[in-house]
Amino acid sequence: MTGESFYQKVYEIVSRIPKGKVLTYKDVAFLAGSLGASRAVGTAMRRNADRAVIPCHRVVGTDGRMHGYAFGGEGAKAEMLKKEGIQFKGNEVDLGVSRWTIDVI
DNA sequence: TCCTTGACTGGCT
DNA sequence: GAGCCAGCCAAGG
Repeated sequence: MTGESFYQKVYEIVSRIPKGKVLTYKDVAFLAGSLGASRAVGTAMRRNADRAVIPCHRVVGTDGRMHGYAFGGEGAKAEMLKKEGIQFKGNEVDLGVSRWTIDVI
């Protein structure tokens, strides 16, 4: 796509995350072309108007924490991840098992 | 055009 | 080991 914004790149990347896998805000920022823009990724997720297409709940912090979720809170986010088969370590996502390894982006 | 906001991260105490 | 502070990036008003 030409002239796509940072947000558009973020949405495209997040929409490719397979069920049962997660990415970190840092990873998404890097893949979107701006390592360090993790906060901007969070902003993009919060402003995401179509969570049916953009699985924003599959994006977590580097330590596996939720940090937030605009559609029901962190608890709802965790529940959705658990239903998808994401492995948890206490209240945090076990990135060692459920972190998505990008093959083709 | 500038300032503020935000679902972050890394380092320090 | 946990909590606090400062820095970085992009978008909106």
